[in-house]
Amino acid sequence: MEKRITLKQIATTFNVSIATVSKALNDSYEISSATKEKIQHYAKTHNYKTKSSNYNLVKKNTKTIGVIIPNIMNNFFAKAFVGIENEATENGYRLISCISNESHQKEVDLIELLKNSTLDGLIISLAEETQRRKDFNHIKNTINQGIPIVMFDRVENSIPCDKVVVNDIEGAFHATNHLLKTGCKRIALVSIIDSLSVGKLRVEGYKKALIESNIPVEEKLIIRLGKNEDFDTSMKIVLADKKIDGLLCLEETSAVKSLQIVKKAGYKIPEDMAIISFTNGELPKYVTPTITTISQHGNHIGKTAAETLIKRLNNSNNTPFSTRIIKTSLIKRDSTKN
Amino acid sequence: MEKRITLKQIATTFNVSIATVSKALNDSYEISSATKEKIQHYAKTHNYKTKSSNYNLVKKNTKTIGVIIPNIMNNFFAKAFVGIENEATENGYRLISCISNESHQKEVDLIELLKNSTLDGLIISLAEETQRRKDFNHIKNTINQGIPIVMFDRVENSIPCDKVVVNDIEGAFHATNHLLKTGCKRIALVSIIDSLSVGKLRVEGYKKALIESNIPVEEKLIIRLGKNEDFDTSMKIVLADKKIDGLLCLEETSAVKSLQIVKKAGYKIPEDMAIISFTNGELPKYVTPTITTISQHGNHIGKTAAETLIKRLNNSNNTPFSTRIIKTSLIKRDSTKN
DNA sequence: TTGAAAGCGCTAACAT
DNA sequence: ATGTTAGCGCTTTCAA
Repeated sequence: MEKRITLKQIATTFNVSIATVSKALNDSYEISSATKEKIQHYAKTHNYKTKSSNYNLVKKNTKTIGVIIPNIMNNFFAKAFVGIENEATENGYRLISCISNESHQKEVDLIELLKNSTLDGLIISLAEETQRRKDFNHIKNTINQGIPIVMFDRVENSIPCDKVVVNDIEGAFHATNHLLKTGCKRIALVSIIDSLSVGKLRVEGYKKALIESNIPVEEKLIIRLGKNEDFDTSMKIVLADKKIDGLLCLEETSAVKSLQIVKKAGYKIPEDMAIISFTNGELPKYVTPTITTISQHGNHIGKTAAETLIKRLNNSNNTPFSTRIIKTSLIKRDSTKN
Repeated sequence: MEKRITLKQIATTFNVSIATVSKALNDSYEISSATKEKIQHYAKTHNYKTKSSNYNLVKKNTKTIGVIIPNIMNNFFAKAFVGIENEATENGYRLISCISNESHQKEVDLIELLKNSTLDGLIISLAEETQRRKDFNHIKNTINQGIPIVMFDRVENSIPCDKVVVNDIEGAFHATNHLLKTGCKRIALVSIIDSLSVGKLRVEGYKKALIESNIPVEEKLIIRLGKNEDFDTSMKIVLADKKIDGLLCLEETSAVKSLQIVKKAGYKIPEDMAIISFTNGELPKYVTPTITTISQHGNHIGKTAAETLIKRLNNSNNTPFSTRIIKTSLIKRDSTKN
């Protein structure tokens, strides 16, 4: 088992031309089956592998998809990544995966790096900072350079490309309605992701549900916290309003933290305080009490994103851009009443 | 912002040869600074990027590292991945990352795929199935083909390559001792990873601690569970032994599950039953009570693995293979006595 | 200081 | 059925 062998070496071995070997290995009709057989057999036993990087030169597609994800420690993105990975591998695509770590600059650099290697397409969920700064030049440039992009979850609508999202408005709407239906009178919303598109949409859904039930929206019940604010203190201030009996948390970290604070404050859950959270990860399943969550089906989103990209790569025809919307579902657990 | 431009196009623009452009962009001493300047400026404004895939052809290194991880939903591997990602990006390396999903076949396929693209080196943690079947031909072949490999966490000692591991024996040893010191008399071990190298080592550490304290090792207290066995039932059978007052869980999933079962059975934690678990992820921090864990410093392991590989890639000299051992630390929480 | 030309490994159009 | 050749984008020797 030595260094990789080349067409040239095989050609020399059999005293034929490189072209013959190339054709033989590609099972061309032009080559006699005798020749094909011996060459293919030789190639196999000598573990010949075509160097896919050369594909770029002559053919155009590299069977490589770039993936940029904001944060792999986030359960939703981890699931989405697994979905992308499965779908890509199944279709013979290789992934170059990177983590933007929520940083705009890193995202810009990564895209440069990725374009530098040659990829057929890109799957991305935007960094928090990118959505906050609304600076999408790196994305637009990439599209202008003819690299198809699929954005998922954290998307920017003004950019012309395929998108896969969850119906965040509807998810929050349903969750809020569920709280109302099960007896909550005064529901607060906890968001540490208000800079994100999905954060804003979820707030919309919350408001929509209240309005439809003729409950006035009170801005002070919408708790928007930045990274640097003290979560515990802020929550305690909010909970001074003893009438609050429901909490809609926009992701799981703030949900489990809120749960702890609420428990410590002596509330009974779900009787005194009901909680629903976005992100159906592991945490909500194992805390006490278990938390009712809105599942965004990360795996399925990832799969769909990869599917969409691969479809576009295969039909090089210019089908119009699509936005696939994945339905959320409510996973009922012990933090809400029946 | 159009399609990527080539050396050829720049050459045509300035009526010089491709070679001149190439040299100018590489800051060659052969080119006049005037020429260099205008070409470099033009390249910059037109966003010229060298196609790294061509690097393979002429130069040998591609600045690409392959990463194969068994399961990204596992907190430890997610952390390790982040560590690898940071270190690689910092050093200008690109990652091609794949998930073996604990499958031997997938691991074999991925390695093929990776070798097919051209990479400088590979970082891998072995799939469960690979360790169970002890089939390492794909790894050995890769090494024989001259691709440096760094294995981390789940390593195979018989393979000659760099390795980064945690001191699993010592980690389990310390944890067991901590349980003993805080009053536990009869400690059971819960492993759902007995097919893994790390699982076996942790059992060793547990036994070592017992022996040093003159406590007989009882095999029936070592609970080895496969994927298909019913965890709850098995645990309940074990807990029929009412004298058990300590639990050493070899990873966090079984720890939180055990915790729930123990709580339901009416034990007081940590008074009636103390628990320590490997894997310092999010779960142990948020369950009730919080679980004392052994941190394997995933991030640092990943960083070290990448560091080790990059160092080897840079010094093409054949330094002997190293095994870096990262120390574990005990994070004390509420599931153990003081 | 610049350029011509070979070549990296491969494919594809065009001979033979 | 097989070979010749050009060329993908780039680097690198060698020549001018």
